[in-house]
Amino acid sequence: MEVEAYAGPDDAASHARSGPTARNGAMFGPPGHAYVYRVYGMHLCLNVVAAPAGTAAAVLIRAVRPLDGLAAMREARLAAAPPRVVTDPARRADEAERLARVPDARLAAGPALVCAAFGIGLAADGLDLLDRVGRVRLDLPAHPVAAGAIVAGPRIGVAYAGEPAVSRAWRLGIAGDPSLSRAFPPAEPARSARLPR
DNA sequence: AGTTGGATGGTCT
DNA sequence: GACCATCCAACTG
Repeated sequence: MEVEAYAGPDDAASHARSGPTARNGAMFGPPGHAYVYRVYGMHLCLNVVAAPAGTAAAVLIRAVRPLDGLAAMREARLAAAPPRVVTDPARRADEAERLARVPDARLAAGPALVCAAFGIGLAADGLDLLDRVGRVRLDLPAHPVAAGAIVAGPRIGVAYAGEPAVSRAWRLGIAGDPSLSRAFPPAEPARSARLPR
């Protein structure tokens, strides 16, 4: 599991930085609802709105460790491939073969892969994730994650936002999780450890 | 192990 | 018209 926090107008890396628009509207809606957006013209990302309606904050779901429904996830990944791949039988077969080699733990190891593996589309934008009978929903974990098992680091892909947004350690993950989108940078070494001998 | 470039199109300046 | 909260294959070393 891996997430990133995005705030409101005071966070230059946040989609909410310039106020509400057609795209980010859900971010200004009620908490616990989904904010789904398209990036790079082809991928989708899922957020959980995390601030009262009228204000903006959200948590980007960057990676998930698959526990069940692995076959359904592989099917959803294939269905989420670009149209020309899904349509063309040869390319589709190639993609299915490639997906068969993807380890279970890597099926949702990235923000766009989360949407692909769970079959989440733009239709999910604004949905109430706390609705117990919703098609996409959040549940409480079977075992809570110990605070000591959580690692933090800078957010990915927000260099354009400049400081202080770039350096905020608002990317959180479970240490040692095989499903992280990528490794966390090593913790800053203690000052004494960097002194010359 | 790390870097580079292509795919691809909505969104905002 | 430039810019992306990305992913993957193809390179370099």
